[in-house]
Amino acid sequence: MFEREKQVLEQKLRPLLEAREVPVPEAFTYVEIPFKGTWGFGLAVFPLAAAEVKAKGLKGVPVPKRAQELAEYLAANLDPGQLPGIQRIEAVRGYLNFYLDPHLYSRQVIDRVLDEGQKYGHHPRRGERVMVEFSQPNTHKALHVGHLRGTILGDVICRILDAAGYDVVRANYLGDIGWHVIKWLWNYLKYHKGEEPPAEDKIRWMGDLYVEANKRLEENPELEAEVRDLFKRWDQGDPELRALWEKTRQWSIEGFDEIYRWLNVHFDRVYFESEVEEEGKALVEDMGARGIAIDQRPEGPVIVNLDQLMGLPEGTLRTYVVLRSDGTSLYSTKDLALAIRKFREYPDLARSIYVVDVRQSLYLKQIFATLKVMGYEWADRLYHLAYEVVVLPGNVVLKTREGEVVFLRDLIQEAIRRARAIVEEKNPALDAVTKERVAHAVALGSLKYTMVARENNRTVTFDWKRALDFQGVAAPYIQYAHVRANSILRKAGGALPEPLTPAHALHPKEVDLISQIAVFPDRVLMAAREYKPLTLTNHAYELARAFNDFYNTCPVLQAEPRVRAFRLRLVAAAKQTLANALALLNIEAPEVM
RNA sequence: GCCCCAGUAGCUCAACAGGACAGAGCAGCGGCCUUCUAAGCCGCGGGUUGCAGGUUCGAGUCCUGCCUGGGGCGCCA
Repeated sequence: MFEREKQVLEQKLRPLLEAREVPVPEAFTYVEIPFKGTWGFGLAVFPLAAAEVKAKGLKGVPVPKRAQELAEYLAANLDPGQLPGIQRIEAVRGYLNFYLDPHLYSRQVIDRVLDEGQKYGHHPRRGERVMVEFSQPNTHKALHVGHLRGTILGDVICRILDAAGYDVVRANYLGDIGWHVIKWLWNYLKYHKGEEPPAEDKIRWMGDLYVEANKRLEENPELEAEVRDLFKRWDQGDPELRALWEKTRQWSIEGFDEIYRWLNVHFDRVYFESEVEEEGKALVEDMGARGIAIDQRPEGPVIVNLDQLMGLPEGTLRTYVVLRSDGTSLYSTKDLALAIRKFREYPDLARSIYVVDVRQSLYLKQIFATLKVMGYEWADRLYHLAYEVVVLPGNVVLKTREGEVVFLRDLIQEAIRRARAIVEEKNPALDAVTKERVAHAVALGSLKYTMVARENNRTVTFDWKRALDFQGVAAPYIQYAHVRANSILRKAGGALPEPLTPAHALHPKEVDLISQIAVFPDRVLMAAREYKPLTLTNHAYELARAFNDFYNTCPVLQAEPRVRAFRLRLVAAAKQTLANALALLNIEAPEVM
C-alpha cells in the first residue's frame, strides 16, 4: 500500500542520507504504525543507523540512539508539503512515521469501496488456473467434524484464490471403493438385505452399518473369509454386486450433497477412486517395465525405492508401496493415476493443491516424488496444503471405524437449534421466516469461523460448549456489526449522499475504521500467498471491532448535515467491506438479527 | 531409532516474509440501554513467549542443543 507515496519519499530521502554519508540501502524497511487513531506508515531507521555505524567504524555508538538522531535529522529536513498525501512527519524511537492526510485518503477509500461494491477486495484476473482438491469423504462411512475442517478450509482457500485473481477448479475425490466398502456391502447383504436408508439421515445410517460391520468382524474373526470372498467377487466384476455398490454409493452421495448444500460448498469436478483404479494398475505395470517400481509379487508388494532413485540419504522418502502383493490396488495406486488425469484434463494448471491433513505429509511427498521420477514435468506444481486434525477433548482422535465421532449433521442441527433460541431471546420481534434465516446464518457462520480461525498446522480441539459459543471472537460478532451498519442506513432512508471530502476533524475512531477498510485488499493477497484464511478471520474481526468502536463513539444520523453525509458513506463502505470479508469466509451477512 | 509439527495470561488462541510497551476472547470483579439493535461498549487484575546458548542495531518469530506433548515411518485411507 502507498507504493507511490513511498517512491516519492525515497527520492527525497537519498540525497539527505548521502549528505550525511549514510550508506543508502537497496530497499527501505517499512512497518505499520502501531498507534491507534492514526493512519500512515513507518520507516525503520535502525538499518540505516546500523549501516552508518559500521561504515564509519563508530565503535561504542549505540544503534538505537543513532537511529533516533538520524530520524530526527530526516524529519527536520523533509518537507511534508513536498510529499503527496503526507500531512505530518514524526521521529519516534528510531522510527520515522509518515502520517497521511485522512481527509484526502478517506474519500478515496470510501469512493472506491462504494464504486467497486462486491468486487472490493478482488484483484485483476491473472490468467492462471489452479486446482484445489478438498473434502475427500469416503462413501459408506459417516461424515464427522473432522471432515468439516478440511471441507471449510478448502472452500475458503478457493474463495481467497479466486479473489486474488486465480481461476480455481474446485475438485472433490470420493473414496468409493476399498476394503471399507466391501465390509459394508458384506454386512448389508448378510444382515440388512433389502433395507433402505431413512430419507432424513442417510449418512448416519450408512455410518452405523459400517461400524456394525467392523464390530461383527471383530467379534467373529472367522467371518473375514466371507469378506475376502466378496472382495474377490468384486474384483471379478460381478454385475449384481456392482449394481448394489452403485446403488448404495448413491445413498452416501445424496447424504453428502445435503451437507454440502447446508455448508454452501460446491465442486466443479468430482473424481471417484473407482474411476482411476484401472488406470492406476496399468500405470504400476508400466513403472515395473521401466524399472521404476520393483515387483515382488506374489511374495511381496510392488514398491518404489525413492531414496535410491533420487539419490537421497536412506530414510528420507523411504519406500513407497504402490500395489498389494495380491495385485489389488492401494490408495497410492489410484492417487498416481488421479494426478495424471488432473493434468490431462487441465494441462494449464499452474498449481494442483491437495488440501489433506498433515498425517499424510510423507505419503504425499512420495506421490509427488514418484511422479517426478516418472518424468512428469508438472510434478513440481503439486502442492500439499496440510492442516492439523480435529480431536475431541483429551486428544481423542475421531474414528469412523468405531463410531467414536461427532456427526456433522448432529453438529449443524444442534448449532441451529441453539441459535434459534438465542434469536428468540435477543430479537423476538422478528417474523418467523427471518428468525429461521438468522439462526442458520449465525449457526453455520460460527461453525465455519471456528474451523478456519486457526493456524492450519495446529489441532482444533472440538468442544460442544465452545463450538456453540456465539460470544466474542466469532462470526456473530462480525455479522452483528454488519447488521448495525445496515440499521443505520435503513433509518437514514433514501439514496446515499454524493461523494464528498470530509470537512470536520476526523475522529480517531473514524480514522481507524477507514484504515481497516483500506487494508482489506492487501489482506486478501496475503491470505492467498500463504494459503492462510486466518489472516482474513483476524482482519474481519478487527474490522468489526473498528466499526463497533466507531458506532459507539460517532453519531451518524444525529450529526450535522455534512458530517452526517460523510459518515453515512463511511457506514456504507464499512458494511460493504464486512460483507465482502464474510463472503470470502463463506459466511452469510444478515441484514437483521 | 529417524523425520515432521506444536509449546505465548488460569483456559482457548493472535501477533501481517525479525521491528515500537507481546494482543484478543473466555472465565473473575465493577460499570453503561429516555440517542443509530446491549449478539455491543468501558474499566480492573493477569506474561522471564518450555529451558539454555547463538546470530542481529533489534528475536515469540531465524540457527544449535535439550525438555514436554502430538503425529508419521513397506502391503490402512
